[in-house]
Parts: sequence; C-alpha cells; structure tokens
Amino acid sequence: MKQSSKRYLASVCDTDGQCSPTHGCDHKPALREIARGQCLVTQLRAIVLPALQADERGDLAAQMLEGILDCSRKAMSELQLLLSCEAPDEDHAVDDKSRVRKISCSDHDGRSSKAAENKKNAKPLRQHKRRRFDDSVSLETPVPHYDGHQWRKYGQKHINNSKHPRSYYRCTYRQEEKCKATKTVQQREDRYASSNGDHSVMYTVVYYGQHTCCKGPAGHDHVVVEPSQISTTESPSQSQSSSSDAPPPPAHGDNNIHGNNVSVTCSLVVTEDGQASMDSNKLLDMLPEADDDLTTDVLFDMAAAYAPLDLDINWEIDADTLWL
DNA sequence: GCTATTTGACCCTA
DNA sequence: TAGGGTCAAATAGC
Repeated sequence: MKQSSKRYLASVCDTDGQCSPTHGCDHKPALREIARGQCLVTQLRAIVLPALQADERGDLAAQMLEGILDCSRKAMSELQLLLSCEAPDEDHAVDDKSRVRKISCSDHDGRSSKAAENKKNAKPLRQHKRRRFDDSVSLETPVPHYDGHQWRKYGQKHINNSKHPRSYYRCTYRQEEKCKATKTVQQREDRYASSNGDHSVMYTVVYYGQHTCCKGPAGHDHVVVEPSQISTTESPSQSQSSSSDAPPPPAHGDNNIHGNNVSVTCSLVVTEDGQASMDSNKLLDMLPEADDDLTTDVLFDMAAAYAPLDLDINWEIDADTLWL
C-alpha cells in the first residue's frame, strides 16, 4: 500500500511535466498549481461532505475546506494582481472570445449536404477557437466526475495515439448563468495501484475557465454525491448524472485502513502579511472508513499540487498510521 | 414530452 | 492538412 500510493503521487507530479518550484518572476506556474489545488479541494469536498452529511462534524469539515479554498483564492488574487502589473492583459483567451454560431441550416431529412452548405454560404460561419493551454488546469484522478460541479457532456472524440476517447463537458449552468467552465476527461492508459492493492483506472481531467455560476461549491450549494456513487472504474463517457449505472465503490481488502487515524495538517499562509492562515487537522479522522482510500488519495493529490509552490504550506501526514 | 447523451459533421489552429 | 474542439440532429432514458 505504501508503495502504491507513492506511485500514484508520482503520477500526479507528472501531470503537466513540471514539479519544480515556481521559477523566476513567472507566476503563471504558481497560479496553475494553486488552481489545481483548488480543483482537488473541491473534489475532496464532494467526497467528504456527503459522507459527513448526517454528522455534526460535517459543518466543521465544510468550514475547513472552505477555508482552504478561501486561502487559495486569496493567493490567486495576489498573484494575478502581480501578473496584471507585469504584463498587459493578453488573453482571457478562451472564454471571452465570442463564438459566432452558425444558424441551423439542416433540412428536414437530417444533415444538409456540403453542396447545400455552399449554396447557403451567406450564413455566418461557426467559429471554433482552439483552447489555450495557459488557461487550463489538469489533474489526475480516479474520480473524474466528482468535483462538486455539475457538468453536461457535449462531445466525445477519439484522440490520436490514445486508446481511450476524450469526453468534453461544459457546466450545466452555461446557459442559465453564462458559466463558461468546461472540462475534458480522458482515461489514462496506465493504472495506479490503490491502497487496497487494486489497480484502478486513472483519468486525466483538464479544466478550462473558471466557474461563474453560483451553483457550484463556491456558492455552498453542493452537489450531493452519495458515497455509493463514488467509483474508480467508471468509463469516461459516463457522467455524474448517470449515477445509476455507476459501479459500486472500490472494494476494500484486508489491508484497508479500517478506521485508523490519518492525521493531516494543512497550514498555509498566503497573504503578504501572513494574516490568512488556516489549520485543518485530523480531517480524515471524521470520515467513515469506506471513504478513507479515496480521500487519502485526493489529499495526497492536493499535497502534490501545493508542494511545488514557494508558499508557506505545510502538510503533515502521519505515515505510520497511514501506511499499513 | 422533456432532458441528457451520442455521434458525425463542421471548422479552427498548429 | 491533420488533429482536436464544438455544434446540433438523432437517439435513449426517464
């Protein structure tokens, strides 16, 4: 178990090919890492809060997680402020560029032919802008659909040299609230060995754009995910809403953590004067044992995301109780 | 009937 | 020109 989770952690570090500390005066890598950390916290929250729903400590856990997110947001604001001072506003590329939609031109028998298209070429053309990698945050996760937001699938593509298709999701509230957040989910070819010895499927999730809707975690209107919905074997084409098809949660073998205390301390100082600090301790102590494996993985993922930063962040993980 | 997903076509970018 | 992101009609599921 010890080794397997370490392997998983390594794969997380390789996500975007950089695990090195923030270099020079370029804050973009730091921003990306913080954003990735936010994604992971969000994901963790989607797992933890439903599990503690009937527990009075759920509120406390929610506060802690919100505190972490708040710190991250402040750190991002600070860095973005620095960025905006250093460089003129280049590109909020993807999201702010409008797309000209093609007016529907299909005749009633279905797809219109190319010839017909040409005849009607007075219509405005659809414009697709390739997304800029700068604006994305990627992470590796066994639970690509549980990040606290609601997504609607709008496409799937086979990608060159990849066994598995890539699925495209956009925020469910895209129309209602003009939320332009999107994400792609693709199953990785390699698997990681989870703490119970199983080899679970990993997915690469890439987030584009920030959520502007208030239905997500930032608005405290959590998507309630039943622990039974959490799966590590779900195919990428399956979405959160198709939970009835989701396989049961990963089975726990004899090497399960089984209620051992996993102590995690997160102490981060992000503002200039170091005022904003937050401690969350023994978060996992609160969890029912069924969620330990998954939550531990996500916590390690968070640690990996924050580790490259030069922020005052300290993760203490009680290895003796964690690794059996 | 409504909503979400699937899937082939379209079209932009590298 | 190939690859990949998005659109939108068709389809499935409730």
